[in-house]
Amino acid sequence: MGPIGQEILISEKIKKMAVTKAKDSILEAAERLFAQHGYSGTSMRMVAEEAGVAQALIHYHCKSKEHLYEMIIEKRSTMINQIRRQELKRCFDEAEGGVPSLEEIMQSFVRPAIESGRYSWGRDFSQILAKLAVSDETRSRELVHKYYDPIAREFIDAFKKVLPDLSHSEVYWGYLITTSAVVSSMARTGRINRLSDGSLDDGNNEQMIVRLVQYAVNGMRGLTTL
Amino acid sequence: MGPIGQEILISEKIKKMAVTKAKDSILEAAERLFAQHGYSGTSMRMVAEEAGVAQALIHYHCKSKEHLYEMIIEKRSTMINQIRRQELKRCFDEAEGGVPSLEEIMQSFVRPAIESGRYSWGRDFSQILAKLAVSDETRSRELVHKYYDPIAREFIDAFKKVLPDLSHSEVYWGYLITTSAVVSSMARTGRINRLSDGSLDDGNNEQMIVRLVQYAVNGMRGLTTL
DNA sequence: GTCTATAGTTCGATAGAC
DNA sequence: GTCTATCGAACTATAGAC
Repeated sequence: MGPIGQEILISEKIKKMAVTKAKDSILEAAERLFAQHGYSGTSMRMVAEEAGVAQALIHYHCKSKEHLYEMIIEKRSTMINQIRRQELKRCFDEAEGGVPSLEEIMQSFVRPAIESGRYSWGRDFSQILAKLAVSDETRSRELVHKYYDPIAREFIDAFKKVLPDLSHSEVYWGYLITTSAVVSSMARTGRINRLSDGSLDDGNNEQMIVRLVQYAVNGMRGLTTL
Repeated sequence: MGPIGQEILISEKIKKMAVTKAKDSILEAAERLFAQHGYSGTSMRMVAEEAGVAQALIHYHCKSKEHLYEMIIEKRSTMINQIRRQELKRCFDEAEGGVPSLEEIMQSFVRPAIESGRYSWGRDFSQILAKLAVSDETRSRELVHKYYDPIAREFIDAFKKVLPDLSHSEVYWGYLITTSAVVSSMARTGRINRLSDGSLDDGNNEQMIVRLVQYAVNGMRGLTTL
């Protein structure tokens, strides 16, 4: 293969890199902006400017504003829930036929979400998710249903197994209150920093995980009517 | 006083009623729309149409979109936090120099918020508040600081008194996780209805209060490092 | 206090050149 | 795959009649 062939191969590699780079920078820019200003508060113009591309390019790569939003939800929820799923499986595998502890399961649920805060995309997505979770518009509900109800059912089943004393109702309420606490805490609005006069920091992932797990484990156990 | 005088008095009463009615219907319409579509997703045109008034009238009564939003936050936060304050005081009064139970204090915090869901304004405002609480835009933080940090400090002080074994850090994290759970649950997105195949209902205020209080009391107690 | 009319922006989306 | 240019609609806010 001569130098011309190499030229073509290299230029195609560069071309593909550029493609990926444009689409990725759009997704990253949109993630930052949706996090800060919400869905309605973010315009395609803002995304285009932040990504450093023409407005029309967003429509080419991402079809519409709504689809761009869903692409982000799909990408990140898949990443985090896949790890949750692995960790959950590991809990049960290591129990070798027995039952893992509630704390282990809670760790599988909480840690992957909070630890994503080590990356800026994780902090951004946390705020997108927090806003999504409390919205009851039809489209928001559909996204939660599509991307979060499956993992919810898996953890609800796990909680039922390790908390056999809890009633049907108690397990569901327990799960819902737990997610509410976790997702809302993930938003990191700096309120604990302000209230504690700077002595605490909601950017401290490890502390947040420890507190959330401890609180949630005891909160769920406490739901028993016994 | 003759009939003319009476005429004037009556027409002034009607005038004042009309004034109040227009402003109130604007506030009520805005509350419904902000709840459903969020701040950015709601336009002054939508509010005008929902309230049945001209667009310009909103600016006359409420100055700007931002100020209209704050008027709602101020009105409702004052209503609910006043009741919380009374209930908290009652707990300590009834303890007669002693210390009330953690459950009593938690009831003072949770019940006024959840019970507002008996009214449609309460359900609407819950969703406004849930969105506000997870937003970290400067203006949202300012509103939370102005209307919710004072009551937060009062409850944090109360929690410190009834949970003397908890460290500084544990009390703050406990309060923050509790508010996160309560505010996010209040949003009532119908998710528990969906996940439980309709056997549970997040519109059931009494059940939500019982579960939240039970979960939060045990969650906070569980934070002790002992 | 309430209206109509509209100024001045900004929006999402697309057409068409390259 | 990326751009410029632009359409048509929707936005916040105000001016001015009544």
